[in-house]
Amino acid sequence: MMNASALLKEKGFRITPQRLAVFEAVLGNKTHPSAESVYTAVREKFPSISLNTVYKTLQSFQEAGLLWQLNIARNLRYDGNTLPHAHLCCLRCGQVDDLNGGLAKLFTDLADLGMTKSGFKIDSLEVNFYGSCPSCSRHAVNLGPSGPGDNRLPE
Amino acid sequence: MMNASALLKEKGFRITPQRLAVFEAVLGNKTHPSAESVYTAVREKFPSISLNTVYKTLQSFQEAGLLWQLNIARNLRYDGNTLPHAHLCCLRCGQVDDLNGGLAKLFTDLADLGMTKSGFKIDSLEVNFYGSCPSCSRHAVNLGPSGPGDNRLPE
DNA sequence: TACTTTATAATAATAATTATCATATAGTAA
DNA sequence: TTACTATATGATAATTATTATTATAAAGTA
Ligand SMILES: [Mn+2]
Ligand SMILES: [Mn+2]
Ligand SMILES: [Zn+2]
Ligand SMILES: [Zn+2]
Repeated sequence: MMNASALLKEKGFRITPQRLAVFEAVLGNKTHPSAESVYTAVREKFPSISLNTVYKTLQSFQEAGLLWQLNIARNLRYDGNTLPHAHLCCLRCGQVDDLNGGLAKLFTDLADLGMTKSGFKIDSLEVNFYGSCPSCSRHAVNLGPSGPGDNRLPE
Repeated sequence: MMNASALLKEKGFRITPQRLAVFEAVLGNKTHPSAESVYTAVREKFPSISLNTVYKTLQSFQEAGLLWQLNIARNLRYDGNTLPHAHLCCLRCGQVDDLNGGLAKLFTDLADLGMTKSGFKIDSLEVNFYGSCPSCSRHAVNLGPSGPGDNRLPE
């Protein structure tokens, strides 16, 4: 992982401990945390940070292209991996994983189709799979009735 | 379009004017309306309906597989087309269009990849493109800075 | 028609996110 | 170092979409 301070400075940010902590909390793992999760994680080291600051920091990082803001089941999650890739979102435990491998061409094909078929100018593309992760599949918890496009995450 | 009453009855619903109106409002067009839009549309003919009823009706239709609940830029939109297809979501005017043609295979490929690569059991799959529709592209309104995964819809 | 069940509407509650604004801090230059 | 100015932060309130509660109304049935 790259030097956070240098990267932030390069993007025109002032270097604050809050920003460094949030940066670390998102870029330092692959869990696609929500703002609330980042807040919880950061408070371990920096108990006085406010949730508002977490939200604003994440948003400014997003605008600077440092991270990807994901819309998963109506909540925002954050991803340090800004390369196009799809997500596997478990509706039972809430975990979000990257779907790696062989997708680059699919994304290109999708983007090409989207562009050429319609004249639509694509800024970003999100591909989310909803279902059950291997671990949750085994336990077979019942989530109740579901239909097409049911993207409910557990409480 | 099929007979609404018969279809609802088949799914075990009691036939009420509210349900027929909501059914009509969603299945009768391709605008991917939000609950609020459905509410507005339905009140033309049925002024006493409540927003709560619209929400509950849409949710029960979704659970019955009659429609697809889309997560677009953190809001729920509803789609009478339950076949897998992608969406072009304009961040300037808020319009959501289907991306038709040639996508069936892509979806199959995606689903296969998602399944076999990881053991993840897929219940549903959402593909959303965010950007500017042809009409908005021409007007070139500035939305401010944006980066990867910026899915903000206009106010 | 009378009866039972389910749906509706009014209302309140919830939860995630964003706005406001006074204070604190980072960067910078004397 | 210090003083200065712009920006960031934290406390708090506001907003917005969605869901919960519950008394009343309407649908289905016989
Ligand atoms: Mn990811
Ligand atoms: Mn559609
Ligand atoms: Zn799981
Ligand atoms: Zn548009």
